[in-house]
Amino acid sequence: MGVSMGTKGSANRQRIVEAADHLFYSRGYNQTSFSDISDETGIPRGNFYYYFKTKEDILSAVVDSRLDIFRQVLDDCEAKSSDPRQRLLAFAETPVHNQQQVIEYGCPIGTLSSELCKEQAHEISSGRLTAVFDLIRDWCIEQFRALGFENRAHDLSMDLLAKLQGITLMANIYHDRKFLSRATEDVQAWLQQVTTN
Amino acid sequence: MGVSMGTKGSANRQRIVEAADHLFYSRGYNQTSFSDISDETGIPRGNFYYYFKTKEDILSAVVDSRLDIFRQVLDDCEAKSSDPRQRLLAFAETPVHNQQQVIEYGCPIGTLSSELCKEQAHEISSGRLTAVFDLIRDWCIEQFRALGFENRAHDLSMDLLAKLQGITLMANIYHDRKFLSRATEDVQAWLQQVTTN
DNA sequence: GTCTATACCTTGATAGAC
DNA sequence: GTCTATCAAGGTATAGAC
Repeated sequence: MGVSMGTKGSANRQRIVEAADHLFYSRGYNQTSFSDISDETGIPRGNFYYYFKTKEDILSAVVDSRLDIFRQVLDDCEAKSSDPRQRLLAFAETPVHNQQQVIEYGCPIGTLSSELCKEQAHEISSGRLTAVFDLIRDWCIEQFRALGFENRAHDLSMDLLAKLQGITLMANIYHDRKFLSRATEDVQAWLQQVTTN
Repeated sequence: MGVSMGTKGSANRQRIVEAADHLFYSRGYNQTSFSDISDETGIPRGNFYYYFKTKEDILSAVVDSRLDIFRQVLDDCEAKSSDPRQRLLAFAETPVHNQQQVIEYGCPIGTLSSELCKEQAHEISSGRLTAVFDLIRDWCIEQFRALGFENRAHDLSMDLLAKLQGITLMANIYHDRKFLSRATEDVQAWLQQVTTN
């Protein structure tokens, strides 16, 4: 790479993050080894330490990657409509939009956060643990505020996230597509109802 | 132990299961080692294999233990009232009743199931994975049926579990006691509303 | 920058003395 | 039944050649 893309832009680094992202999602962070990432990328284990100091540094890069992905998701929701209500309804569709993965592995944010919440050795800053949730929650707060819910915006956002996390978790555990669809419609009906006052 | 309590009733076996239960909850199943259980019980690592063939056998025993615990929880809810509505309202209180642990480690059933849903080597039967959820869901179905909701009993039970899982997960990740309390009241209000028709 | 070899530790599991 | 010693495998991380 003679071209200047900085250390963070290295092609190999990128491939490592992508493989780790996929593996952390499908197997969990703790159950993913350097060998797994090596197998998926073809890059030798020992080589990772040129790009990352520790496994947690890879995790941190994966979180950054997921932040980018969800920023894109939220941008798309904004692009679909100028009406905050429609934007929220569009966002609520995210789990069904990714239903294949959700049924199989759960929510990429929820399951990872839940795993990292457990008491263990890793010293990941609590800020990074909720980073993606914070991003989404703040975006939801913006939408609710634009609808005139100054005081309740925060609570409503937490409620929305809790509802989506709940149906995602149950759909995952029971591998139930129909429940995911039906329950999502209920969440959207709740959104309609709560925002029309 | 000259007294006949059977292999399953051994005092040491009991202590292993109790320690494993606590550790699987606070650290997660995969992040709990035999050494951890040994440290907590004082029983040497190699001794576990007299009571259990594999680590998964310990997991299975822990699931049995949690089944017993939740059977007791449901019995208590039944004992509190003969009105199925009141019983469901009492059950919805469970997370706040154990809020200390819920805030710190999440739901003992939800987090474990979520962890075990991930793709890995362990060959735990999918039946045991949802065993505790099945127990609770079936109990909820009974209550809704008793209230006259023959057709919707299953859906309503899934909805209730999803709501409780969602608020528990968010309360855990954000370590937010107030949210847990407020959102639980909302779930109870929903229960009241949906059962008064 | 890339790769191999390997150090060092912990894991789940076994063997065998008592 | 209880305990110690140990196994083989796999984990993260490091050193150093190219």
